[in-house]
Amino acid sequence: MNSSLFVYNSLKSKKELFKPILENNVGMYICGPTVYNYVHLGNCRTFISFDLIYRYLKHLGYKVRYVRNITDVGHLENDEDDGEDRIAKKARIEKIEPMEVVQRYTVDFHDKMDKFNVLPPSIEPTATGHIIEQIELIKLIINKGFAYEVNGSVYFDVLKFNKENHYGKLSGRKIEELIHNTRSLEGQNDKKNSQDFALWKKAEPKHIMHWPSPWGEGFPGWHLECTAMSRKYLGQKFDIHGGGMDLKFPHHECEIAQAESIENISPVNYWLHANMLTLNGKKMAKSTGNNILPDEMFNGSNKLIKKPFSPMTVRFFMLQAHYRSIIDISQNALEASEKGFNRLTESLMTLEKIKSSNSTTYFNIEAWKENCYKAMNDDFNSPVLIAQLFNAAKFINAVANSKKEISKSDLNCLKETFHHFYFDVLGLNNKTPNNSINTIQLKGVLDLVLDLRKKARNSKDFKTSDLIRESLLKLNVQVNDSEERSSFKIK
RNA sequence: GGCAUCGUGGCCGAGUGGCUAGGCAGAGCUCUGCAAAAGCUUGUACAGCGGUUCGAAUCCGCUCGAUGCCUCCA
Repeated sequence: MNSSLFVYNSLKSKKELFKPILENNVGMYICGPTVYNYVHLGNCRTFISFDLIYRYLKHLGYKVRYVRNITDVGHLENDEDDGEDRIAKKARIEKIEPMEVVQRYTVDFHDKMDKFNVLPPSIEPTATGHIIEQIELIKLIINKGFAYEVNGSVYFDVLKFNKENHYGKLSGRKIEELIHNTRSLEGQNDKKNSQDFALWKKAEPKHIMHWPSPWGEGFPGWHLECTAMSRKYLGQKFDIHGGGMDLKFPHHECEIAQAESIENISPVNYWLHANMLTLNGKKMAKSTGNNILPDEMFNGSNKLIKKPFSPMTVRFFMLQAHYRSIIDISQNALEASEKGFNRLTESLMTLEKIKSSNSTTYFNIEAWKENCYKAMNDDFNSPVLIAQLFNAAKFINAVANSKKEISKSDLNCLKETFHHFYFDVLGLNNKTPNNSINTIQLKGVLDLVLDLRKKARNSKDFKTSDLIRESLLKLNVQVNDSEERSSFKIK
């Protein structure tokens, strides 16, 4: 499919035609999680958003190198000198090794990504695995004169950088305003200016994680790892850099400054930012406690929801909003999505059963297919794509009810396109677990019960037939009566 | 306080100068012993006030409100 994909570039604040540096190849870097705690639903939304983008780029035929890091060191509680590394803090509190913290929450992260059917990235580098690269980068920046060493730590000189470059171009900030508006600091740190950020931090005696460097024992700064790893795997300049909206400033701004201080090349062509998931109208964040964990969603153990929701329902719910919009999670919204998702999935199964005719009536398959691509080509507009799938579902049902007809070639096209978008692009699937009951036996028993119910109905013993029906419903088995015979569906 | 984004029907959520978004709920219908399930049909809208325009939910201005960032956050 010859498509013109438009993406919203945060750097330019507008949609732009997507043109990769190397034809048919895409280099994409997404800021991954800091593994100091269980991944919450808000984190998941970001990775589901970029999963959609990754999947669609692949669907269009691009060879994508997707790099998503794991931050396992360097992420401080705050930017002051007494700021403690998040991983080290957790390790201290739980009296375990920092790498045990990292391992536990990395495993959790991967498990959740798998449950949400998020594809693994091509490369998933860790910050601790790239200490040497980060030290080399700091040396380069010092040599260029944009970083200075104080007391075993190295800081990036933002004011100096800003003399010939624009620090703030991504987030739309002006350095003068930053200076005036930065909240007052106690001034007990080593920085020349409060806007400066750490490239390397001296390890205090209490700090568990540290590595040797030309400036003494320490650990790398958070902003630096992404620059080091993106350069290593994608080069000085690559196509897409993404992350959560909240990383725009200062994290991504600092990344730009680091890269540009080295060779004055804008490191990224397209900056993409996924918006927040809110809970009770507020941003979900580990630090404030306003969050909900995926597992609480799946087993309904959080008091904010009345019933469990499957990972695919939650994924579908998220994809029904555009990735650049804020979405607020709520019981009502999830229930609506769940029902809609089930209906869409039903129509997918109906699609497998319908028979073709000589011609197609009242539905232009080619135009529909084009609309699906049009939606996704417009900055990955998954809600509009889903609306298109619902339009197709309506048509599929009409064909199944013999109200409309479809030609053989159109049926093939409809099936292929529907499958591509449902499974490959939206990444929906329906792996319903089989609760360890032998389904063949279960089906046999249920068929027998329905047989007995039919006998009761034939002899007008509705008391018995209704009892069977209601008892089965209590077990989440839905009896569907039709003219020919009754069938069942496990809810 | 500064910067930014946003305010769409009962709920969620697209769109963005004239052309049905879609989902859920509600209502009606089909089917049925009665239901359920399923399918079909369907109403209600663009925060407020001005302005630009033949025409604005869409552009501009102001007001009000919400959120995000400015300190770590996906």
